[in-house]
Amino acid sequence: VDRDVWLACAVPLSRLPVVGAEVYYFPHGHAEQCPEHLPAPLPTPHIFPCVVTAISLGADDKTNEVFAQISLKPGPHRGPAAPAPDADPTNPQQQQLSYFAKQLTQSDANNGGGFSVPRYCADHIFPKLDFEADPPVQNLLMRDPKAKHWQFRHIYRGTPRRHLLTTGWSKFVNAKLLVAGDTVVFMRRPDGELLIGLRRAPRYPVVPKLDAAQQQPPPRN
Amino acid sequence: VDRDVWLACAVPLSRLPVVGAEVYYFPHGHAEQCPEHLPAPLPTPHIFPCVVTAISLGADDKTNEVFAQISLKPGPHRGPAAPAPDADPTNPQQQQLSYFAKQLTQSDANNGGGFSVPRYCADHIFPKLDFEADPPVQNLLMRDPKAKHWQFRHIYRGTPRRHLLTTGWSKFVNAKLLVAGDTVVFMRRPDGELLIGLRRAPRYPVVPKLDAAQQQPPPRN
DNA sequence: TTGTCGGCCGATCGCCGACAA
DNA sequence: TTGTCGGCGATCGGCCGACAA
Repeated sequence: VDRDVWLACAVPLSRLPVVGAEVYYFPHGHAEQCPEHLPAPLPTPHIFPCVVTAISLGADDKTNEVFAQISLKPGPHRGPAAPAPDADPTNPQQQQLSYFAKQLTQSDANNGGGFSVPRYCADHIFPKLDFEADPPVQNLLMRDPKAKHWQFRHIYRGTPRRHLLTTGWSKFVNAKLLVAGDTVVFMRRPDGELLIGLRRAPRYPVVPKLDAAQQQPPPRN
Repeated sequence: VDRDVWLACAVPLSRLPVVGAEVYYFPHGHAEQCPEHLPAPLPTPHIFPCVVTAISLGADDKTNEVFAQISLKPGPHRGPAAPAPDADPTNPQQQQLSYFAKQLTQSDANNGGGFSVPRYCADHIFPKLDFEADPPVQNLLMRDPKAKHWQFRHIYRGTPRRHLLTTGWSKFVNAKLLVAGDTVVFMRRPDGELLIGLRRAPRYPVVPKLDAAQQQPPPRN
């Protein structure tokens, strides 16, 4: 996966260290992301100084959720004299990728198969619509991190007028198993190519399924 | 998987050797069943004398297709004096399981979600319908080799009258990924419990997918 | 006896503007 | 500006008898 695409899809707080960086391994944070990987009673002390030995960026084959595999070698740090990896301006291309992220509402994920496009995204990421047409409409072709292509109908309609993705959207939602709370990321490359990525919302620990007889009916609103 | 259920679901030509039996390993036959397991140029000679060291019967977790894992030890046979394993009458219970197998037609697999029940199967495997009712109808509950239960609506209707499985059938077809040519096996235990199994039709070698632009439109009839 | 077909009805999907937050 | 809703038309799934092989 391209580094700039990966960064756009990763949660905003994510920062990638560089190989050789001196970091602290923090088991509690690891367990929060991957509860199934670690035993429940976490060891003490709770942080371990480590050196990053390798990084590989990837995306899940089925869901396209991006992840980073960061290899660590435990060992004492050489001290604060080491260069600060975050200050390293190694990635000028990152500036070139403009993107917009939106957390899916209930309506985006469940209802009628449409997606409300925020104005900023339509104006700054998507190609301009022909507003002479009635209604203004175009088809958008986007590539996901695994190079699979998705087509969406982008229309500007309704009273008051708003941008929507209609045909093609629900297919994407179902294929990626998206739910309200997940986030989609629309990206535009300098050459105009559109990309689509996603950030999976944190999933709560899986609870064992109840028998049908024990299940509560869904709350009525 | 129970031996009798396995035998009912296996293709009629299948016979299971017993441990210790002296058999011939025939690479060409192995390649026909599992084309991906063996290298293309098959070795000569084409048969190898072996002794069966272990047998385990199983069913695929997703599709329920039954298979047998037969461990072989290459080595010369001790000669024709060894007992003929097929003559060994070790399985009186097998007589107790009555079953009926039907290869799926196009209509069974594709159309309107129904299944034409051959008369023999309705008469000898399924519970008797109440022909006083109009129409005669009942729900059948069946267990597959992985102990999952499936319910089917069994109705006797149409002109001329015939037995059909309707509601529940297409769910089964989709879940098991059945296509025309596959075979379903209905079984009745002595205690009356109904079982359902399947035999997957031989699949032809997978050809690489063509690009959309190269694909032929489906033939019109 | 049973495989295939067209009819048809109900459920679901998904596009739409209305309206309010 | 945009989230949610009800309406509603199109599509699809699937039950039906007709008919012929």
